[in-house]
Amino acid sequence: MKSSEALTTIFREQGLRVTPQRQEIFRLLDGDDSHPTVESLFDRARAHMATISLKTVYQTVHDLEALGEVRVLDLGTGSVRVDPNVEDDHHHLLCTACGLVRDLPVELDGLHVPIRYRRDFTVDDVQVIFRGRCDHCSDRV
Amino acid sequence: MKSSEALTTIFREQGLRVTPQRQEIFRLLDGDDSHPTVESLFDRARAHMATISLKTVYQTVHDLEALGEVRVLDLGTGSVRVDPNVEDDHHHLLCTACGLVRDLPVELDGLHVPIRYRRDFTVDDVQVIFRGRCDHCSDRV
DNA sequence: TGCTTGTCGACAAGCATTGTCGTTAGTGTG
DNA sequence: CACACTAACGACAATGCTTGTCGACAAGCA
Ligand SMILES: [Mn+2]
Ligand SMILES: [Mn+2]
Ligand SMILES: [Zn+2]
Ligand SMILES: [Zn+2]
Repeated sequence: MKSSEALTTIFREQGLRVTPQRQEIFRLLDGDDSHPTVESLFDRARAHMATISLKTVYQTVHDLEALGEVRVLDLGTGSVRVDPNVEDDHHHLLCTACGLVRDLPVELDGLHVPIRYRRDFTVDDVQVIFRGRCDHCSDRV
Repeated sequence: MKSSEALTTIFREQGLRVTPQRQEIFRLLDGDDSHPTVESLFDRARAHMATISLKTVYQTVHDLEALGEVRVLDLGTGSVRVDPNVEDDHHHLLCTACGLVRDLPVELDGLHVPIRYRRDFTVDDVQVIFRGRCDHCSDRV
Protein backbone atom coordinates (compact mmCIF):
# COMPACT_ATOMS: atom_id res chain seq x y z
CA MET A 1 0.00 0.00 0.00
CA LYS A 2 1.18 3.49 -0.76
CA SER A 3 1.71 6.21 1.83
CA SER A 4 -1.09 8.27 3.23
CA GLU A 5 0.09 11.26 1.20
CA ALA A 6 0.24 9.28 -2.04
CA LEU A 7 -3.22 7.85 -1.40
CA THR A 8 -4.59 11.35 -0.92
CA THR A 9 -3.40 12.25 -4.41
CA ILE A 10 -4.70 9.03 -5.94
CA PHE A 11 -8.11 9.39 -4.36
CA ARG A 12 -8.46 12.95 -5.62
CA GLU A 13 -7.39 11.92 -9.10
CA GLN A 14 -10.13 9.32 -9.07
CA GLY A 15 -12.75 11.87 -8.04
CA LEU A 16 -12.89 10.37 -4.56
CA ARG A 17 -12.84 12.78 -1.67
CA VAL A 18 -10.29 12.69 1.07
CA THR A 19 -11.98 13.11 4.42
CA PRO A 20 -10.45 13.07 7.90
CA GLN A 21 -12.05 9.66 8.36
CA ARG A 22 -10.33 8.27 5.29
CA GLN A 23 -6.99 9.78 6.23
CA GLU A 24 -7.24 8.18 9.64
CA ILE A 25 -7.78 4.81 7.96
CA PHE A 26 -4.87 5.43 5.59
CA ARG A 27 -2.62 6.06 8.58
CA LEU A 28 -3.85 3.02 10.47
CA LEU A 29 -3.25 0.70 7.56
CA ASP A 30 0.13 2.04 6.53
CA GLY A 31 2.74 -0.52 7.54
CA ASP A 32 0.24 -2.66 9.44
CA ASP A 33 1.02 -6.35 8.92
CA SER A 34 -1.52 -7.63 11.46
CA HIS A 35 -4.24 -8.29 8.85
CA PRO A 36 -6.89 -6.51 10.92
CA THR A 37 -10.61 -7.08 10.61
CA VAL A 38 -12.74 -4.14 9.53
CA GLU A 39 -14.24 -4.07 13.00
CA SER A 40 -10.82 -3.77 14.66
CA LEU A 41 -9.87 -0.98 12.27
CA PHE A 42 -13.11 0.69 13.27
CA ASP A 43 -12.27 0.37 16.97
CA ARG A 44 -8.83 1.86 16.49
CA ALA A 45 -10.18 4.69 14.34
CA ARG A 46 -12.85 5.43 16.91
CA ALA A 47 -10.19 6.00 19.54
CA HIS A 48 -9.27 9.13 17.61
CA MET A 49 -12.60 9.99 16.02
CA ALA A 50 -15.51 9.26 18.28
CA THR A 51 -18.19 9.59 15.61
CA ILE A 52 -16.73 7.57 12.73
CA SER A 53 -19.09 4.83 11.62
CA LEU A 54 -18.38 1.20 10.77
CA LYS A 55 -19.99 1.78 7.39
CA THR A 56 -17.40 4.41 6.57
CA VAL A 57 -14.55 2.03 7.37
CA TYR A 58 -16.07 -0.65 5.13
CA GLN A 59 -16.52 1.86 2.34
CA THR A 60 -12.96 3.14 2.52
CA VAL A 61 -11.55 -0.38 2.62
CA HIS A 62 -13.58 -1.26 -0.46
CA ASP A 63 -12.37 1.86 -2.23
CA LEU A 64 -8.77 0.98 -1.40
CA GLU A 65 -9.41 -2.54 -2.67
CA ALA A 66 -10.84 -1.23 -5.94
CA LEU A 67 -7.69 0.83 -6.43
CA GLY A 68 -5.56 -2.23 -5.72
CA GLU A 69 -4.07 -0.65 -2.61
CA VAL A 70 -5.21 -3.33 -0.21
CA ARG A 71 -6.35 -6.90 -0.54
CA VAL A 72 -9.42 -8.14 1.33
CA LEU A 73 -8.88 -11.70 2.51
CA ASP A 74 -11.52 -14.21 3.52
CA LEU A 75 -9.66 -16.80 5.55
CA GLY A 76 -12.79 -18.41 6.91
CA THR A 77 -12.49 -16.74 10.29
CA GLY A 78 -15.91 -15.13 10.20
CA SER A 79 -14.88 -11.64 9.20
CA VAL A 80 -12.60 -10.57 6.39
CA ARG A 81 -9.05 -9.33 6.92
CA VAL A 82 -7.49 -6.26 5.35
CA ASP A 83 -4.01 -6.76 3.92
CA PRO A 84 -2.12 -3.60 2.94
CA ASN A 85 0.77 -5.66 1.59
CA VAL A 86 -0.01 -5.84 -2.11
CA GLU A 87 3.59 -5.41 -3.21
CA ASP A 88 4.89 -8.85 -2.29
CA ASP A 89 3.26 -12.02 -3.56
CA HIS A 90 2.68 -14.08 -0.46
CA HIS A 91 0.49 -16.59 1.30
CA HIS A 92 -0.63 -16.91 4.91
CA LEU A 93 -0.24 -18.84 8.12
CA LEU A 94 -3.40 -18.75 10.24
CA CYS A 95 -3.50 -19.68 13.92
CA THR A 96 -6.83 -21.41 14.45
CA ALA A 97 -6.63 -20.74 18.19
CA CYS A 98 -6.11 -16.98 18.39
CA GLY A 99 -6.76 -15.82 14.82
CA LEU A 100 -3.25 -14.53 14.23
CA VAL A 101 -2.37 -14.18 10.55
CA ARG A 102 1.25 -14.17 9.49
CA ASP A 103 2.68 -13.54 6.06
CA LEU A 104 4.49 -16.29 4.24
CA PRO A 105 6.59 -14.26 1.81
CA VAL A 106 7.37 -17.17 -0.46
CA GLU A 107 6.54 -18.08 -3.97
CA LEU A 108 5.63 -21.69 -3.44
CA ASP A 109 7.32 -23.73 -6.10
CA GLY A 110 5.32 -26.34 -7.87
CA LEU A 111 2.11 -24.52 -7.13
CA HIS A 112 0.29 -24.88 -10.37
CA VAL A 113 -2.53 -27.02 -11.61
CA PRO A 114 -1.23 -30.10 -13.42
CA ILE A 115 -2.03 -29.91 -17.11
CA ARG A 116 -4.54 -32.73 -17.15
CA TYR A 117 -6.66 -30.93 -14.56
CA ARG A 118 -6.10 -27.46 -15.92
CA ARG A 119 -8.10 -28.31 -19.00
CA ASP A 120 -11.46 -26.56 -19.12
CA PHE A 121 -10.43 -24.14 -16.44
CA THR A 122 -8.62 -20.79 -16.48
CA VAL A 123 -6.82 -20.08 -13.22
CA ASP A 124 -6.58 -16.43 -12.23
CA ASP A 125 -5.40 -16.66 -8.67
CA VAL A 126 -4.14 -19.10 -6.06
CA GLN A 127 -4.77 -18.77 -2.35
CA VAL A 128 -2.93 -20.97 0.13
CA ILE A 129 -3.85 -21.04 3.79
CA PHE A 130 -1.66 -22.92 6.25
CA ARG A 131 -3.70 -23.51 9.39
CA GLY A 132 -2.13 -24.40 12.69
CA ARG A 133 -0.98 -22.91 15.95
CA CYS A 134 1.33 -20.02 16.63
CA ASP A 135 4.08 -20.39 19.23
CA HIS A 136 2.03 -18.62 21.84
CA CYS A 137 -0.96 -20.91 21.40
CA SER A 138 1.17 -24.06 21.15
CA ASP A 139 2.48 -23.43 24.65
CA ARG A 140 -0.95 -23.33 26.13
CA VAL A 141 -2.10 -26.95 26.36
CA MET B 1 -18.20 -40.74 2.86
CA LYS B 2 -19.61 -44.13 3.67
CA SER B 3 -22.83 -45.54 2.23
CA SER B 4 -26.22 -44.64 3.60
CA GLU B 5 -26.49 -48.09 5.21
CA ALA B 6 -23.10 -47.83 6.88
CA LEU B 7 -23.93 -44.38 8.18
CA THR B 8 -27.14 -45.68 9.70
CA THR B 9 -25.11 -48.17 11.73
CA ILE B 10 -22.52 -45.59 12.73
CA PHE B 11 -25.12 -43.07 13.84
CA ARG B 12 -26.88 -45.66 16.01
CA GLU B 13 -23.60 -46.74 17.54
CA GLN B 14 -22.99 -43.13 18.50
CA GLY B 15 -26.38 -42.79 20.13
CA LEU B 16 -27.59 -40.59 17.31
CA ARG B 17 -31.00 -41.33 15.92
CA VAL B 18 -31.60 -42.20 12.33
CA THR B 19 -34.63 -40.37 11.04
CA PRO B 20 -36.11 -40.31 7.55
CA GLN B 21 -34.74 -36.77 7.24
CA ARG B 22 -31.21 -37.90 7.98
CA GLN B 23 -31.45 -40.86 5.64
CA GLU B 24 -32.61 -38.57 2.87
CA ILE B 25 -29.53 -36.41 3.44
CA PHE B 26 -27.28 -39.48 3.50
CA ARG B 27 -28.67 -40.49 0.13
CA LEU B 28 -28.31 -37.02 -1.36
CA LEU B 29 -24.68 -36.72 -0.32
CA ASP B 30 -23.57 -40.21 -1.32
CA GLY B 31 -21.45 -39.86 -4.42
CA ASP B 32 -22.20 -36.16 -4.83
CA ASP B 33 -19.11 -34.32 -6.03
CA SER B 34 -20.84 -31.00 -6.64
CA HIS B 35 -19.87 -29.53 -3.24
CA PRO B 36 -23.43 -28.37 -2.55
CA THR B 37 -24.33 -25.61 -0.14
CA VAL B 38 -26.49 -26.53 2.83
CA GLU B 39 -29.29 -24.53 1.29
CA SER B 40 -29.15 -26.49 -1.96
CA LEU B 41 -29.16 -29.77 -0.03
CA PHE B 42 -32.20 -28.43 1.78
CA ASP B 43 -33.94 -27.64 -1.50
CA ARG B 44 -33.27 -31.10 -2.89
CA ALA B 45 -34.37 -32.78 0.33
CA ARG B 46 -37.55 -30.73 0.39
CA ALA B 47 -38.48 -32.08 -3.03
CA HIS B 48 -39.03 -35.43 -1.31
CA MET B 49 -39.94 -34.29 2.19
CA ALA B 50 -42.02 -31.16 2.17
CA THR B 51 -41.66 -30.40 5.87
CA ILE B 52 -37.93 -30.86 6.47
CA SER B 53 -36.33 -27.77 7.93
CA LEU B 54 -33.08 -26.03 7.03
CA LYS B 55 -32.00 -26.39 10.63
CA THR B 56 -32.22 -30.15 10.39
CA VAL B 57 -29.99 -30.19 7.33
CA TYR B 58 -27.40 -28.03 9.09
CA GLN B 59 -27.52 -30.29 12.13
CA THR B 60 -27.07 -33.47 10.15
CA VAL B 61 -24.22 -32.00 8.14
CA HIS B 62 -22.49 -30.99 11.39
CA ASP B 63 -23.00 -34.46 12.83
CA LEU B 64 -21.51 -35.99 9.71
CA GLU B 65 -18.60 -33.57 9.99
CA ALA B 66 -18.01 -34.52 13.63
CA LEU B 67 -17.86 -38.17 12.58
CA GLY B 68 -15.38 -37.29 9.84
CA GLU B 69 -17.79 -38.39 7.13
CA VAL B 70 -17.93 -35.06 5.32
CA ARG B 71 -15.80 -31.97 5.24
CA VAL B 72 -17.35 -28.51 5.48
CA LEU B 73 -15.49 -26.08 3.25
CA ASP B 74 -15.49 -22.32 3.47
CA LEU B 75 -14.28 -21.15 0.08
CA GLY B 76 -15.30 -17.57 0.60
CA THR B 77 -18.42 -17.87 -1.54
CA GLY B 78 -20.80 -16.72 1.16
CA SER B 79 -22.10 -20.08 2.24
CA VAL B 80 -20.17 -23.19 3.15
CA ARG B 81 -19.89 -26.24 0.88
CA VAL B 82 -20.35 -29.85 1.91
CA ASP B 83 -17.72 -32.24 0.60
CA PRO B 84 -18.47 -35.94 1.03
CA ASN B 85 -15.08 -36.86 -0.42
CA VAL B 86 -12.96 -37.35 2.69
CA GLU B 87 -11.11 -40.37 1.34
CA ASP B 88 -8.87 -38.59 -1.14
CA ASP B 89 -6.61 -35.73 -0.14
CA HIS B 90 -7.39 -33.00 -2.62
CA HIS B 91 -7.70 -29.30 -3.24
CA HIS B 92 -10.20 -27.25 -5.22
CA LEU B 93 -10.76 -25.21 -8.32
CA LEU B 94 -13.41 -22.52 -7.83
CA CYS B 95 -15.16 -20.71 -10.67
CA THR B 96 -15.65 -17.16 -9.47
CA ALA B 97 -18.39 -16.60 -12.04
CA CYS B 98 -20.81 -19.45 -11.41
CA GLY B 99 -19.60 -20.91 -8.11
CA LEU B 100 -18.69 -24.30 -9.53
CA VAL B 101 -16.25 -26.24 -7.35
CA ARG B 102 -14.14 -28.98 -8.88
CA ASP B 103 -11.85 -31.40 -7.13
CA LEU B 104 -8.15 -31.28 -7.78
CA PRO B 105 -7.14 -34.79 -6.73
CA VAL B 106 -3.46 -34.04 -6.51
CA GLU B 107 -0.93 -33.92 -3.77
CA LEU B 108 0.74 -30.67 -4.68
CA ASP B 109 4.46 -31.18 -4.52
CA GLY B 110 6.52 -28.56 -2.81
CA LEU B 111 3.59 -27.49 -0.70
CA HIS B 112 5.17 -27.05 2.66
CA VAL B 113 6.30 -24.11 4.69
CA PRO B 114 10.02 -23.41 4.23
CA ILE B 115 11.89 -24.15 7.42
CA ARG B 116 12.82 -20.59 8.21
CA TYR B 117 9.15 -19.60 8.23
CA ARG B 118 7.91 -22.76 9.90
CA ARG B 119 9.64 -21.79 13.12
CA ASP B 120 7.23 -20.68 15.82
CA PHE B 121 4.32 -22.23 14.01
CA THR B 122 2.83 -25.71 13.92
CA VAL B 123 1.00 -26.43 10.69
CA ASP B 124 -1.97 -28.80 10.92
CA ASP B 125 -3.60 -28.35 7.57
CA VAL B 126 -3.15 -26.74 4.18
CA GLN B 127 -5.96 -25.45 2.02
CA VAL B 128 -5.36 -24.43 -1.56
CA ILE B 129 -7.98 -22.64 -3.62
CA PHE B 130 -7.42 -22.05 -7.33
CA ARG B 131 -9.82 -19.35 -8.44
CA GLY B 132 -10.68 -18.77 -12.05
CA ARG B 133 -13.28 -19.56 -14.68
CA CYS B 134 -14.73 -22.84 -15.77
CA ASP B 135 -15.02 -23.62 -19.48
CA HIS B 136 -18.67 -22.68 -19.51
CA CYS B 137 -18.06 -19.26 -17.98
CA SER B 138 -14.95 -18.61 -20.12
CA ASP B 139 -17.08 -18.85 -23.25
CA ARG B 140 -19.47 -16.20 -22.09
CA VAL B 141 -17.69 -12.90 -22.65
C1' DT C 1 -46.12 -51.22 25.02
C1' DG C 2 -44.20 -47.55 27.43
C1' DC C 3 -40.14 -44.75 28.83
C1' DT C 4 -36.27 -41.99 27.90
C1' DT C 5 -34.08 -38.73 25.41
C1' DG C 6 -32.31 -37.19 21.05
C1' DT C 7 -34.40 -34.92 17.11
C1' DC C 8 -37.93 -32.43 14.78
C1' DG C 9 -39.65 -27.94 12.77
C1' DA C 10 -41.20 -23.14 13.66
C1' DC C 11 -39.48 -19.03 15.02
C1' DA C 12 -36.45 -15.72 16.54
C1' DA C 13 -31.83 -14.18 17.21
C1' DG C 14 -26.79 -13.71 16.09
C1' DC C 15 -23.05 -11.96 13.34
C1' DA C 16 -20.83 -9.69 9.44
C1' DT C 17 -21.87 -6.84 5.86
C1' DT C 18 -24.61 -3.81 2.89
C1' DG C 19 -28.62 -0.64 1.53
C1' DT C 20 -31.18 3.74 2.34
C1' DC C 21 -31.38 8.48 2.98
C1' DG C 22 -31.26 13.13 4.57
C1' DT C 23 -27.43 16.05 5.92
C1' DT C 24 -22.72 17.55 5.80
C1' DA C 25 -18.58 18.87 3.87
C1' DG C 26 -14.57 18.13 0.31
C1' DT C 27 -13.33 19.90 -4.27
C1' DG C 28 -12.40 22.55 -8.46
C1' DT C 29 -13.69 26.92 -10.38
C1' DG C 30 -14.02 31.57 -10.62
C1' DC D 1 -12.65 33.31 -0.65
C1' DA D 2 -17.39 32.16 -2.07
C1' DC D 3 -19.95 29.00 -4.82
C1' DA D 4 -22.03 24.97 -6.66
C1' DC D 5 -21.71 20.26 -7.24
C1' DT D 6 -21.84 15.94 -5.46
C1' DA D 7 -19.32 12.38 -2.85
C1' DA D 8 -19.17 10.87 1.72
C1' DC D 9 -20.99 11.08 6.23
C1' DG D 10 -23.57 8.66 10.23
C1' DA D 11 -27.87 6.66 11.90
C1' DC D 12 -30.66 3.03 11.13
C1' DA D 13 -32.70 -0.78 9.01
C1' DA D 14 -32.17 -4.81 6.26
C1' DT D 15 -29.76 -8.68 4.19
C1' DG D 16 -27.74 -13.47 4.04
C1' DC D 17 -25.95 -17.25 6.42
C1' DT D 18 -26.02 -19.75 10.49
C1' DT D 19 -27.30 -20.91 15.17
C1' DG D 20 -30.21 -20.79 19.66
C1' DT D 21 -34.67 -21.86 21.89
C1' DC D 22 -38.36 -24.74 22.89
C1' DG D 23 -42.47 -27.61 22.99
C1' DA D 24 -43.95 -31.66 20.47
C1' DC D 25 -42.66 -35.83 18.58
C1' DA D 26 -40.77 -40.27 17.68
C1' DA D 27 -36.53 -43.62 17.54
C1' DG D 28 -34.58 -46.91 20.16
C1' DC D 29 -34.48 -49.97 23.90
C1' DA D 30 -36.34 -52.97 27.65
MN1 LIG E 1 -0.60 -10.78 4.13
MN1 LIG F 1 -13.78 -31.68 -2.86
ZN1 LIG G 1 -2.28 -18.28 18.22
ZN1 LIG H 1 -18.30 -21.15 -14.08
